[in-house]
Amino acid sequence: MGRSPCCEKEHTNKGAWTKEEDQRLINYIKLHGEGCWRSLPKAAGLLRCGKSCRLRWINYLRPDLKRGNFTEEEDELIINLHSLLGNKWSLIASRLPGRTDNEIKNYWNTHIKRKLYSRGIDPQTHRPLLLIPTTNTTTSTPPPKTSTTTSTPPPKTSTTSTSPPPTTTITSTTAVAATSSSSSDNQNIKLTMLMGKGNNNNNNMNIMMINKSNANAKLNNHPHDDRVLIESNNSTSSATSDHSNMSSSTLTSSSEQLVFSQTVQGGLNLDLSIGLLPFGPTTSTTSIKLQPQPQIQQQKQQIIHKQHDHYYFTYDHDDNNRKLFYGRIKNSTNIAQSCTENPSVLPAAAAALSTSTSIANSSVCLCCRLGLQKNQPCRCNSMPTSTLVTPAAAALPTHNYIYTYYTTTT
DNA sequence: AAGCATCGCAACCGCGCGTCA
DNA sequence: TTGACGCGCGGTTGCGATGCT
Repeated sequence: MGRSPCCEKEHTNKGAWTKEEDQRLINYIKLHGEGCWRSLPKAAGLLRCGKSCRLRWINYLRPDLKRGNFTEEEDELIINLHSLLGNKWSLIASRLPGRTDNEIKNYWNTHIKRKLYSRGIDPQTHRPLLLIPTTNTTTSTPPPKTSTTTSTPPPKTSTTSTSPPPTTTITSTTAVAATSSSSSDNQNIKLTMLMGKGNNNNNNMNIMMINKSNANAKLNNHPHDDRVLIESNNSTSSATSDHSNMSSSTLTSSSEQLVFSQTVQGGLNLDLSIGLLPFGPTTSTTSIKLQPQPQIQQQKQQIIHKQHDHYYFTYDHDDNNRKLFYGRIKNSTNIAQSCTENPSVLPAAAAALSTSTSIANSSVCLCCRLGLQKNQPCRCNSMPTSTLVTPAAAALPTHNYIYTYYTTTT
């Protein structure tokens, strides 16, 4: 049961507004002000419905509207606001003088989504693209669509060779990218994830389990990927902000899937901690028993040796106006040089990366989809060993992105 | 140069929500 | 409680601009 139409459609014009119609609307609102949209068309002598008049005024005719392209600053502001507010376009628009919600919505769908994908960031979750699409998700977020009937592939950038295609985001579940280890299958890996965002939303953690064939295919298609993805079919497996509640359910799987349970029986212990900024080193733990598939382990070992290029994204946080950069690192020891070798990298990124502290404090390696390990470089060896990531640095309020730290213990 | 495909944006549509009489 | 109304949102459409062959 819908609402009654706002006007009689047979007596209204549709489509593009003429200059005369615009002028009539402007003149009327100048005289009488906004409001009473239902009665406005008749009073103004317009053959339009009130809703159309309102949209035309708000989105196009208002004198305080700012026309023209969005600036980089506006781009980043929209991205940040969207990470805080979601698709609340009117709220976002209220923070951008002269921009309308419709304008921002269109701009988001046509430009920023693509921009974020090119950075390896999911535009819905504002997290690094971690997940492999699965076929049985019910709340998936499709990649950005254009006006054409076919879905748009991820934008082409110089870094897409390691960026997965726009991935299916599973609401209320989080992906855990567990890096492979060069040690034996039975090695205990303590995986500590510290995920920080500048808001209190989206703080769940998802575990994604993929079947073995998918894992193999993924690893084959993305040789830089050094990870095992764990998929959970239990959508309630989420962590709360107090780091305390992981689902106690046992994550079972078919013979084609990696098998996990939360029983601590040696094997792979994953310490998973979700933190909101500001956060400290306090973590809670959930141990998951992994029965690794030797075939996958062996394949990953081979993949490690094939890694040559490393991708990262980082923030320039020398000032309060953080800017996100991404780039490619070829050399594990000379970051700035490697950065400038790649013409696709923004010049400012080279400056941002010229100091190890920038990287140490805020980089996430896109090879492994993991952040820099505390006191150790990323496992892909794309960072010099001298770089450090400390919880104190991660807790800086100027950081507004995901951190993932991992350590290995024996 | 012409035809076609694609892209970007303005505008529209249907619906839900909150407010108020 | 109900309906009118304003507002906002997600999705879609139509069309001009642009790029490609």
